[in-house]
Amino acid sequence: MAFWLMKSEPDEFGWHDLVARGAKGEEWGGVRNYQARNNMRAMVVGDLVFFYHSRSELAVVGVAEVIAPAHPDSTSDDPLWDCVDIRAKVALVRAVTLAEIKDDPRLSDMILVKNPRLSVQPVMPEEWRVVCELGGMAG
DNA sequence: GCCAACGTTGGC
DNA sequence: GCCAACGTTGGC
Repeated sequence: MAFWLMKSEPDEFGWHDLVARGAKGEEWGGVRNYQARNNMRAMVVGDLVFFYHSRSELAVVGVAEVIAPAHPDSTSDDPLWDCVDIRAKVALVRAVTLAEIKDDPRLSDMILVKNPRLSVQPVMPEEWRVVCELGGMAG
């Protein structure tokens, strides 16, 4: 099983929106970036995803789960774009802010820090563990 | 709201 | 195939 991080602007589609979708989850359509798409193509059902709020909140707020492997993005006619479906799994006990992540030397290699513009990115197992720990989770 | 950084596009 | 110009993203 692999770990990932996906971003969303909470004003557009936030954690509570994903929670509201329940077990049916949400098709993560609309991504038009090759790296992000390739990351989604590499996902398998059961992979875990940090859900990150960008721009207005800047924090990892919850853990989501991949519930459907990459398939054609229904928001595009172009076969170039695929996406996965995810559902909310559990909210972090406390949100882990970008500032905290930047402050923690164990997380200095996170793509979130190095390339903040990539909207779907892999997370190393050790990084996953540390962020869970900061978020009050067993990990 | 600003602007730096990044990815994409298109002219050459 | 290079690179300047452009649009978008996202931290501040």
